Amino acid sequence: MRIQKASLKNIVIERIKNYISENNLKPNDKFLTEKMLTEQLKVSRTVVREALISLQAVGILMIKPGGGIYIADTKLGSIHTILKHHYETYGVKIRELVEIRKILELGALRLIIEKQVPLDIDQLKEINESYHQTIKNNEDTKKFDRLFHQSLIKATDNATFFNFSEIIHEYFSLVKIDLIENQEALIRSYEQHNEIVDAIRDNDLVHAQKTMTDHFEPIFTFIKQMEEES
Amino acid sequence: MRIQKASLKNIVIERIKNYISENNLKPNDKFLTEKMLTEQLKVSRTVVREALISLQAVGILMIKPGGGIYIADTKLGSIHTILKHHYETYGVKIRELVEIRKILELGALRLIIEKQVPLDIDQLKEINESYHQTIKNNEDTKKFDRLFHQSLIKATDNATFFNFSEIIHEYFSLVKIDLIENQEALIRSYEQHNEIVDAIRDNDLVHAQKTMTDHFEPIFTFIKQMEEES
DNA sequence: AATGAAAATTGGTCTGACAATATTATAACT
DNA sequence: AGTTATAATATTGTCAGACCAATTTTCATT
Repeated sequence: MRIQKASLKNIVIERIKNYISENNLKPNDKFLTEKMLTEQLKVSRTVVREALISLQAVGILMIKPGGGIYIADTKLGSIHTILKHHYETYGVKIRELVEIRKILELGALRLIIEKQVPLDIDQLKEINESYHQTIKNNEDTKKFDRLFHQSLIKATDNATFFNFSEIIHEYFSLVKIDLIENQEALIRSYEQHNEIVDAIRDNDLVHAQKTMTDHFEPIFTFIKQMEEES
Repeated sequence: MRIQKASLKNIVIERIKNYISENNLKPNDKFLTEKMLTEQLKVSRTVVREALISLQAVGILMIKPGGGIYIADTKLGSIHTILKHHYETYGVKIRELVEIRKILELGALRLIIEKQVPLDIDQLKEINESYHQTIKNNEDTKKFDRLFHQSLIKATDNATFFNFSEIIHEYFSLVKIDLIENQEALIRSYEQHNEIVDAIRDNDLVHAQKTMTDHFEPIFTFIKQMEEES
């Protein structure tokens, strides 16, 4: 592997990143204009623009045509582009993503119980009741199902873990999967949610993880079936 | 939120991504040249270049000065750029990263044992012996420690899991942490590695996970100490 | 056939101009 | 004075052409 000689553009990128760091600029802060940068860095507008565009692409800056340049408030926004491309290029196996999700959710349960984080049991129950409603009304159930699992992860009091999980979830949602979900299976899913919440309330990690494992079982069965067919 | 009118640059970006998809281009494949793109898309070189630079920034293309443009060989590596910036801007708590690492490694052990993946026990032992050597010789121990944990994750037969774990690991390595590592503690670490390998060989998940938990304990103690001081 | 110099190709940087969009200043009106 | 419509200005987007730097290709020489 050859060491890439630093192009002017890359130097400017580094200087801009440092500038942001040193001046402690925060999301939505106004940044310098192209003109100011060309003058201060003494490079052509071309180079400045290319550096700015790179930084916009990775979600560090936000360029408003005619209105200036701002620090982006990226909540993983640009990561989506990368995941999508990665998925389309390498074709990730669903099984791999489900395995990861299971690991994360089992881990979340352990964190919640071991750390004894303050947890709003009622809120979880409430979300699950909404889930129950959509099931009974034959509406789209995904929203509340996801909200329930999101809330569990969020309860771990670990923002990085939450962000990371969201990335995985985002990735997972790229994969089209037609899991047959009859009413019966959904009701069972609802009951498992409740069982998990109860286990958390009782500080019963083993039970919580066992139920979560059961909760994941149908999708693994489905995947195994799919893999056998192909 | 206003819907951003598509700039020429963004249109070109979309068309290039589609082109890659449709022609099923794979990493390291040669892509079109700037000249070809300007002619075929009938836009200025400026626009083409800015689009290409955006796609390079997110790890979709790789531009070789003088040598052409290629499909990038990205293993989610460009996510690292984003996380790094995120870390430098918002600051991440070490505790959060260590918690995630623990979750991932406990999860890896479960995957390995539950799936009964073919596993080269001897190789793991060998790596750990090299680790032992560096400890005894007072050399830098990090390399083989990391290699050991990497090998565990790799053994799960889940490439996506491995890629994401690597991202966390890289993220973690950004954080400077001065864990006091005396010879005694390192030897204990070495022994735990061996114990984990033996537990895997014996399909003893509980023991493996218990040992791994112990393995993480010193760093949690250290972090707690640090948090109390500040 | 192997080598090495010359030519052509390709991406990097510069300059200057005009267009499209957003912001600011000004003028007109109530 | 305050509001609103309009004009002026500032800022980013796109274009064209030129030259530089790195790489690849061509081809004459050995």
